[in-house]
Amino acid sequence: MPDPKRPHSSVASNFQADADRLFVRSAARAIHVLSAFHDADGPLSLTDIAAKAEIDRSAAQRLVHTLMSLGHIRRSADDRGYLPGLRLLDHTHDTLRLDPVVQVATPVILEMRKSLSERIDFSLYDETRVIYALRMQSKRETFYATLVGHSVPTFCTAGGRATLSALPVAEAREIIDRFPLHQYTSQTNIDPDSIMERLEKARRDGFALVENEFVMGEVAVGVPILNRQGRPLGAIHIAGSLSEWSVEDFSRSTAPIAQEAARAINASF
Amino acid sequence: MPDPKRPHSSVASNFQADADRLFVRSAARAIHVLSAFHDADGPLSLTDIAAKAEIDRSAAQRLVHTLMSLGHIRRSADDRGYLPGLRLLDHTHDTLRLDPVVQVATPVILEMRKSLSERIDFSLYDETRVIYALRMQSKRETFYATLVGHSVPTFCTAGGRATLSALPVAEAREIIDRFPLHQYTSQTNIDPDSIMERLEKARRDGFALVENEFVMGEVAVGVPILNRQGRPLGAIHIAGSLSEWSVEDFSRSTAPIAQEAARAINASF
DNA sequence: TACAGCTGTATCGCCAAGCAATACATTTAG
DNA sequence: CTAAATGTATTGCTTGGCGATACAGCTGTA
Repeated sequence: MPDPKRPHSSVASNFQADADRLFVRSAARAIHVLSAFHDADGPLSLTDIAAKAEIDRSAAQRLVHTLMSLGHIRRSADDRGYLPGLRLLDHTHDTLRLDPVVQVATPVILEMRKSLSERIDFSLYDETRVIYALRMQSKRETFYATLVGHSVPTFCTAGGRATLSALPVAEAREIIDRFPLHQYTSQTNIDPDSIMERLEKARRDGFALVENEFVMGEVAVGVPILNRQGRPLGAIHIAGSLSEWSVEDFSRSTAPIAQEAARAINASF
Repeated sequence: MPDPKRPHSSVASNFQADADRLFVRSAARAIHVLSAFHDADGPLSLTDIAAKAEIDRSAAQRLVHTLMSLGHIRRSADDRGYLPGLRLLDHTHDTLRLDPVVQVATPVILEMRKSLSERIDFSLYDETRVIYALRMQSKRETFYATLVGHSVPTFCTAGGRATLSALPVAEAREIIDRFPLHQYTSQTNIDPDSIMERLEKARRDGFALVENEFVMGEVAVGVPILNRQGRPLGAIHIAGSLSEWSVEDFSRSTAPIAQEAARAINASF
């Protein structure tokens, strides 16, 4: 019986189909609290967290209290608001070191560095995006180009296109249609049909080539990592500056190296 | 009234002082489930997770179910056991990008790379350990030397000693006494008094120098990052191979660069 | 081929853990 | 000086989480 005295009970019960007897709401809420920082650009107050996690201030208080006692949230240095806690980085380490693809990709990528001075990244496939797992910087990079965990859209990046090109056409199309095709630069290709053509080309070439579509002035080559069934697990990508390279020179001198590395990794899956 | 029918209720109620009315047990248990992977060396079964998180199989089932639906746990590729999920890397990204020290350290470290070809790391201070947050590889590295989130003891590493040297003596001593001083190599210094002397030297020199104590054949220089109150927030460290460098040459050519970088960062706090 | 011991999955009734509401002392913003 | 934030603390109600238990599907082994 719905109780009119409880104004919140009518409202969405924090995601998840109601009749999931195994779903632990408090656990999910704790994660939502941590995820509140996904669209933050600085410390969050309890009220901010409550709003972003879609819970009331009481719940936020309890959850933040709990997470803080576990080191997964901390107070900001100036004692205004909360920030993600350092213990979260322990999970990072687990995620990376236990990932079979990262395990075999690491030494291969490390080896690549010897023959290449451009930025080399390895990222993991997550449908509409790829997530940076290993990063090897070149000389000048930006802040975000150095952080692990950064994710970028599949539809307009070299690593993303590489993974999409390994999917059945229908599936790639579904992902492109699902994701909001934001115009990141003036040259971002946001036409689904045209993107599909680029995927077809990438499939033929064995690598994806993207210029100016996500970051202006950047050219990148991406090669997918596949399991035995041919499904994409991640991608190796190499990024260079258009002020130093012509597109042709860049792809000619980097694509074969990336492809060879990918072959070495694919052999394990 | 204690109920003898509930065998688990007598036992430690999943950490945390009982009379903490704000503590949300299910939330903490969810975190414990994720932390179960800290001492795993491969996929874990439900039973494994239950054991490591110190909960029963039912709780593990529910929590894993919940975390899996949120992408924080996934099935392993061969469908045997569970692994940390990719969504955890989103929290990594938040932790790093929202950390004020990482924000200002990143460009400085990037800049350092131009004048140095050795491995440069930036790590965050967490009392008995420092956690790698930014990593710039040199040529040959090992698997663990490339992963973000990896943590190493403060007592026997360059970054760790650097941070300890910035603490009041009593506090540094307390941390050293608290942490189990494991003999990582034949040359690891596990004598508290002797370590304290090394800290004193690091304080005078303005940098910590460690050779062969954590990884054989490695020499490293560490410099602390401090806030306005002089408390350590993290450290910059540079590691080199003893097969290429004498200890003196290494410290002479790297320490000043690290110190200058640290000064640039410290100015912001 | 049966069996023992694993997996992961599913169900259920009980009750205390988690809940929302509320109050409040401080600090910040206007 | 007020108004609206901040974080903190308490309480009584009730539903969400709990542990126990059962089971189907593998895997290896005797």
